Amino acid sequence: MKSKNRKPQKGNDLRIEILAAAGRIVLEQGFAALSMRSVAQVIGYSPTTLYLYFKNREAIVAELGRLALNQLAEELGKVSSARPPRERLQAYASAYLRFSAENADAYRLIFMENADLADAIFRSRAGDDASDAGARAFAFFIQAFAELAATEPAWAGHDPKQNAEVYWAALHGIASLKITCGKFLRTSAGDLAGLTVPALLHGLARTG
Amino acid sequence: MKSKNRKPQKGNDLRIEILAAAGRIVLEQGFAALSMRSVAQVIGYSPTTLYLYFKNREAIVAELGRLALNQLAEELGKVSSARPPRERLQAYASAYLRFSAENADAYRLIFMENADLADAIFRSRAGDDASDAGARAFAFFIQAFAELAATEPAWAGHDPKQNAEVYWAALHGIASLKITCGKFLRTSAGDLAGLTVPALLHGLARTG
DNA sequence: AGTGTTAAGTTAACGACGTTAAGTTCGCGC
DNA sequence: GCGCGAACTTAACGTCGTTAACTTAACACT
Repeated sequence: MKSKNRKPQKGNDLRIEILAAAGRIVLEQGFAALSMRSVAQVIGYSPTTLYLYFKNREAIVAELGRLALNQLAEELGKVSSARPPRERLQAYASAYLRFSAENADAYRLIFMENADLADAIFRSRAGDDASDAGARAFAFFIQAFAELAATEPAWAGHDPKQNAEVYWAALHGIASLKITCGKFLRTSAGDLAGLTVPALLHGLARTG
Repeated sequence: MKSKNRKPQKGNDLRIEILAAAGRIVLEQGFAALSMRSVAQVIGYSPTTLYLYFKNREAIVAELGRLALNQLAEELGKVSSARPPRERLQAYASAYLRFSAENADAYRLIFMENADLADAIFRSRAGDDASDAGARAFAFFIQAFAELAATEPAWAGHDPKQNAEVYWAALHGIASLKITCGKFLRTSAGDLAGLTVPALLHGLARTG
């Protein structure tokens, strides 16, 4: 039997099944193909069933964004914090750009859609233990600049948080421009980062 | 009489009227409100009339993008090319970020939507005299870096086009991050540019 | 055993969207 | 006066997100 009678199963895994199906659709067919109806069809339920587990479409999208943001934070976390801060910021850049290239749809979703969605993604979910992935990811950058300020005299007076924002904006520029306007960039993301990051680190130190 | 009988007028200005209405809708109510039906209602025609002047919705959006890109190129052109290149690159940054902040919807449309749209926008329209605004705008950056390479020994071996891409990516990072994640940035766009641009100019020269 | 109650999903529908096909009306050349 | 083509409309199709109302199954309690 195909067991089409798997009716009552809330609290179990239907919510996760929805997210998995949504993620697979985005991965395989892009964001335009992600509709309530398409997800419902994949998991074999009625479209309205999704509303029992998510408030609306945007809630699903936001949850997908949170998962992806967690993944980004995890990737950044793999960089050994024992390495010297300069080297670490280079490694963060590589990891960041690799993530944005391999998960372009997810990256776009998190950082390039409307501000409300970014808000919903960054705002951690209620009972989530792996919450606040945005702050967690950004903290890596801040920490590196803080170490720089603590150990190198040229960085003494600097605000690590501000430097981290400058650094993040530069990385995001490369990542997002490659996604939307990659056709018009002769230089690869890796080369752009290889030019930008050392230049920033050198130039910011001097600026005082 | 209200003159509801202004029927035949193709070739005249209905195309422009459509673009004007579309632009006003985007400006006043954002991009989500821009639909064939809403534009049609504003200009007092049937929705299907729009298809006599534009292939589809995306063609209207692309044309809006081209107009905005022209405006950006014009803003950059206002910066006096007599000023020394360093100073000019600072001025370009200010103009670029001012444009992106004041025309956030348009900026998003040009540089932050899907690659196909960016393609359609950058690809100049057939008989348009003010075409290729993208290349025109980017040429300002290249020119400044070329002058830098020609006059300052530290910049001698550099590829102006590559430097321009690095510079553009950095600016775009600040502009786009402010639009989508502005809430999470403590530093203003102006301050970010004030830190990034000098640091880049100083750091890139050293890198050789 | 019978009877509520509630959880889990469904069907049907609404209004909005982009878009197409078929029709209409107008003005001009002959 | 007639045809013709340009300019525009009406009607419709299929899609979308979302809501309201309905069904069905499982369990608690007397």
